[in-house]
Amino acid sequence: MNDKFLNPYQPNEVESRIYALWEESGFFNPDNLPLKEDAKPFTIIMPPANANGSLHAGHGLVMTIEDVMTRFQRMRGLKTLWLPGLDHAGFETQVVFEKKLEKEGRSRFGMDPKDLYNEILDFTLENSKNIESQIRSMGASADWSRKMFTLDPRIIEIVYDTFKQLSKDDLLYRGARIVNWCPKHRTSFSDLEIKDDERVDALYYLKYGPFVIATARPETKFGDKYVVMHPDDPRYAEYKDGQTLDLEWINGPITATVIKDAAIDMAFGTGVMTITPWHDQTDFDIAERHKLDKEQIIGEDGKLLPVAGEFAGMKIAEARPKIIEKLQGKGLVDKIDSNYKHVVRTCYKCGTTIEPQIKAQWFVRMKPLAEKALEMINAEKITYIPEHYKKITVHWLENIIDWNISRQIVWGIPIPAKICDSCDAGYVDLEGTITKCEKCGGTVHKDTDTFDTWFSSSQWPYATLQALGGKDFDTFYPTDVLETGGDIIFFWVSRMIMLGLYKTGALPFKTVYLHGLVLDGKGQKMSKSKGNVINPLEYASQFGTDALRIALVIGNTPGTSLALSPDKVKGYKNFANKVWNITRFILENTEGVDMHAALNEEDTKLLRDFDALVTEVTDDLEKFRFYMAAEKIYHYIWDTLASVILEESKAIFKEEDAAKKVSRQAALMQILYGSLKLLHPFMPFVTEEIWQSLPWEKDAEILMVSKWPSV
RNA sequence: GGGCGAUUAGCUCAGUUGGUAGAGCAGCGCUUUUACACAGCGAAGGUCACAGGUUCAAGUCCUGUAUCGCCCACCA
Repeated sequence: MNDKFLNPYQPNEVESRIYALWEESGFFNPDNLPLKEDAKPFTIIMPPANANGSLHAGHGLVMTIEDVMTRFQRMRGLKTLWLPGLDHAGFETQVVFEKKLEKEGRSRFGMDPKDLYNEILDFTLENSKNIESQIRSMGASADWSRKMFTLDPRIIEIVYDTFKQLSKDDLLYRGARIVNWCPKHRTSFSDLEIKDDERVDALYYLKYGPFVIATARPETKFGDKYVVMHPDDPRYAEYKDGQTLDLEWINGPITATVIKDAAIDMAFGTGVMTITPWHDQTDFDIAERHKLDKEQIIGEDGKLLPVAGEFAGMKIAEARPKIIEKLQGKGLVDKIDSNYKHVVRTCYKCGTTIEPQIKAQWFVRMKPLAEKALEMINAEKITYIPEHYKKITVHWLENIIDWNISRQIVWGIPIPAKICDSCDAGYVDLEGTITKCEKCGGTVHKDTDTFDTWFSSSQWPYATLQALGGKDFDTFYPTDVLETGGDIIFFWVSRMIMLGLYKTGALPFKTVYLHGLVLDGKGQKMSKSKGNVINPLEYASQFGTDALRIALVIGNTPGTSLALSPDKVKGYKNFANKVWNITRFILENTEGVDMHAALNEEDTKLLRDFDALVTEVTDDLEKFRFYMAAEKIYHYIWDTLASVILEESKAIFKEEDAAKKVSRQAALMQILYGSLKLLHPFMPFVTEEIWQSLPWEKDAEILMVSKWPSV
């Protein structure tokens, strides 16, 4: 027996050596697997990890679950590809980089965009080594030879092609619409990237001619020249649509026009409001309906424009009290309700209040895409685990709105389009051949915006496989499982379905498996401010990667969150050691024995029990019940193999009955042999290390590519 | 306002088509018996949120209530 079994299992000593063994074997790459020509493929595309980030607990879960599926299917003889990817993570990375610039006393505003891009690229590529090695350390059996980066020129080419095709199919338009603008980051966001923040502010009741209007935002009111009320409001029946009134306003006399619109809530405030179409969605809609003028009041930097007169150049927070002061001086403040509860939309990254602005942006018409997706989902062509995500998705798809894919950041894929200098019309221009505006004949410039990161990542399953060339797309697409966090069901999963269908005619994956959040040991959400963020790699180095992996799987049902405590991981460290010592006992007691020796009735029954376990575990794994599969193996090994079979065996080995002894020895060998296989997807390191030390006849040199037990 | 989920042992959670409650961890008692003290053995611990209903039988199905959480939409 190998002397190393005399000591407890030491994961730190084993893991990097074993990972190198796997990697050198080449078997992460499906092309190297010893398979028949017609072997069925199994494909998982790894959600591209932020190239700039560090492995967090959520990644730990992704890497574990996807690796469990990958290892299981590989052992079953499928042509198994787990394709790893790194994400440039557009806005996310740029924010990190901006903080770095800030520390250096620099700012991205004023930098040459090309220089900035290149600096961020270097920064990202440098940092990407970190996340990649962390993914490896989790034991991920991904095919690194096929690793893809979201800014790979081959990917960009495919993304451009989609952009062009959308334009051709009339699914793309450029429109001046209200966008969610963050004055700090100076970019727009999709509605999904906005956080609601409940606040208590003052609601100001201002005298506007004969009316009193209520507003929480007096600073937007400079240009308000339309006063709107509900057509059926009896209080204002005397005022007619289109009627004009002269009145005194913040910076002097103005002429206001009465507008009647049913969007007004008669019960709110006084039932009258003035509108600011440039900075509010509802107001914008009213202005569009009645073809009203729109005027910008607040600049992209969040400061008031010259229309504000003496307040021009001030930030909102600074201007608001001064404006109220002035209005009070003019006797235009009716009353102030200082206890007004409302929801303010903020930037999910910096918390800055979103300042809606009208900007010309590229939009994708989502309805036609969503309809196709709904057809497929309703026809059960795609399986959601857990099932209720299907409902959530259907609901979202049925109420979908157009998708703004323009972002005013440099770190991303540049939008291949020309914009008219005079009328702001846009033209898709992949070849760079457009030199003047078709509408007005004006000169054009290259669009300086980039794509929303999700626009490219929503094409990831087919884009990666197409970009790799050769037979990869034909072999591995559609993929089998898409596994990710439930929090990006709209951002990513649903859009992948729509774009995948659009571009390839096929669903990009057959099953969507959504895991929940990983919480701390007390079941609380991890956050930097609470200081309860778990670094999974610390647990891995303390208790072993295998222990961390199985701790992430057991007790983790899809879609529900998982509390991860050090005690739990520690418990599975003990389990790894248990397996280690079971091996020691069996090796000590079976030297020179043929594991295929004939079994007596009693031992045959032991093997039949084991077969029953194989059947159940295989079934659970096929049905994505990883937590059950892992728990069953755990209990079998500890409570049956160790506590019952091994204990009985001690007595048998002391007896004189040689035949009985040999039968039991062979049975133990077979059970251990099979148990290592069953446990391998969950705890790959310790099982492989043991496999490598077994002096027996094996069906493969490397456990990772040995055959999954069959009954 | 709309939607979705959760509520089971001190903690974290299982419980797959309804058949008199399970695990891990923590805690308690005992045992250093030659695979393992990263262990073994033993005991303890729950009116399965609450109220109704269906059923021979309900943690499991139905209705309602409460509490917690998440998502979407939104009124100046």
